[in-house]
Amino acid sequence: MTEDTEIPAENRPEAEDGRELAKSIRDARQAKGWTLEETGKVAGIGRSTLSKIENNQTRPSFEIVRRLTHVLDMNPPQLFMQSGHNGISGRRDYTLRGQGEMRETATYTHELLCNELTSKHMVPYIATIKARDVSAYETWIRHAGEEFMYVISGELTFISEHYRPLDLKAGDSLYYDSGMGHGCISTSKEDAVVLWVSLEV
Amino acid sequence: MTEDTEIPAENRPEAEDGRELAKSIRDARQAKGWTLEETGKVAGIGRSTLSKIENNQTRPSFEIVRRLTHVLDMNPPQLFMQSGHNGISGRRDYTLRGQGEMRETATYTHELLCNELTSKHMVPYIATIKARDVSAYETWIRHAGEEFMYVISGELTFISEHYRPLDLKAGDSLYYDSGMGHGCISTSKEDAVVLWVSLEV
DNA sequence: AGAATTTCTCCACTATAGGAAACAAATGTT
DNA sequence: AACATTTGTTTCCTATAGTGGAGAAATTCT
Repeated sequence: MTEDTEIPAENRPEAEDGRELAKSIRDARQAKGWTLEETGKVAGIGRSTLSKIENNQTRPSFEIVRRLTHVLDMNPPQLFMQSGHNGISGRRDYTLRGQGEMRETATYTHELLCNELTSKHMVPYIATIKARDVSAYETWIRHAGEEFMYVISGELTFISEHYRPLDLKAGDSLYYDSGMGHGCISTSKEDAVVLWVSLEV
Repeated sequence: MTEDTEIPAENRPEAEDGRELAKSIRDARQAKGWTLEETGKVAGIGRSTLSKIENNQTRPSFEIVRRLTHVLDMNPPQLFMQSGHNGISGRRDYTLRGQGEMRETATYTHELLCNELTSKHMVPYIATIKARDVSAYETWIRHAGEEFMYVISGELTFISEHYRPLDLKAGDSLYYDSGMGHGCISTSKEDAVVLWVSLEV
């Protein structure tokens, strides 16, 4: 970088005004039902100092904030979060267990994971293959791209156009070109649960 | 709690002397190859102030530290805790449980899955994050691309640059832009096992 | 309701954080 | 080697962080 770089004031990190920090601390303290006095004693700081911090009338030292986060069981990273970020992309999408978009038939369950994000390239989903059933019928499944699969539970046999069948059980994983005809057969008495991540090319 | 609680000095959070903070900041700055002057300009603080902070001759305000962590891509929670470790590379095809290429340290285990295939785009691996530990160090993990993660067992908190921390447990999944600074903290008593699938762009 | 008590805010003071500039050390150049 | 330049440290000063105590505002208790 050049030595005469000068960042416009409003884009500098100093834009943060500290109200968020103040509120977090007050909320955390009150959540514990503690008074300024008590909290101060435990953290080793004065009650007046804490009062000013919570009212955003001071710019506390890092050390003071560190003690408070410890004593109040606070989540530090949260304090560093910028409310109005710009630049770098930050997309994220998460799915709690069993909350994904479902698709199911008598023999097969398909739960899409993380499908709120529009511009993602991989498609993750969890499939449950009913005991003694197949995920492919008379024809091979075949689609341009690559797939990764991880067996969460149960046992199954992966069959494909160019290789011998592979017996997989919980903990095993497989990566293959999905343009190669393939399919799965559940081989045990229990249902097989598989995590797939598909990538189209 | 009673109002006359008095914590022995050596047990109080103030025991922290700040050397750790000083070193983290100097390390992060030097890792970027920046000078005090440059860093100060970008963060909006003076080079003398930064010098004093790095030499632990001052007790910087929280706001100053916040700006520094931001411009130096540092991982804030690290400043409140302790520990450390590293990254990945490789390929394959079909992996039986526990047969992948391993990489491990005292606090983190990393098993590459399916790494025989040369021309694959996704990189799947399983990581075990030891109880109460972190997968990220003083800086955010950040690399061009996208990542999908699925929690196999245990509990952890996913922290990232632009969002609030997410608490995840077995069965939960997450998809994110890996260009966004991120990291994980194992939050339960048991180790957390996570399946990751990474896609570079 | 008013009194007693607890909890917080405001003031006055001291210690120190943070910045500008002088200084020193290291590095590059001729 | 001497000079120039760049990077880090120290000094000095001002603004303010942090504190104890006084006062205000709630809160609780007769």
